Amino acid sequence: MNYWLLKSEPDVYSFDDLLREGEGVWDGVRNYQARNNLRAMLPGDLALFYHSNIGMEVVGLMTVSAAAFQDPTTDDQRWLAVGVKPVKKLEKPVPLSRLKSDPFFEDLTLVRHSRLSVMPISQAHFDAILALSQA
DNA sequence: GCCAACGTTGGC
DNA sequence: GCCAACGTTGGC
Repeated sequence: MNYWLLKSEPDVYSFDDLLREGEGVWDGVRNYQARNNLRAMLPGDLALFYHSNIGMEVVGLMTVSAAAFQDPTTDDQRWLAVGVKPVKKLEKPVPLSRLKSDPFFEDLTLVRHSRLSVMPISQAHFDAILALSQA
């Protein structure tokens, strides 16, 4: 079981959109590193949903429902998508500022490489963010 | 709105 | 293969 953090601009696709749909396709990724991370995802893996630009906070938890397949938004064979299902909205969103102010998260890819849209996250960081969301 | 960080492109 | 130019992302 691996843990991930996926970013989306909420005015393009928000966690509420995913809740409404019940299942979503995480597509449109056009970055090799992010693509490689998509390829490593397996059904059952858990992923945090982060709102970039607007909100700038971790807002939800989802599960990978389908392993990587050809990105349906392009014919270009280089790009992949995965299926995701919402698990729950976090009781309290966890802001990026909270993570940045805590040395425990200094190695978090979200903090270190803010532009990567699909990233792995350690179980320790994953658990800690969920704990913060319930505080 | 600005700008730093970063990835991609294309000329050489 | 290098690197300058350029475009995009995303935090501030």
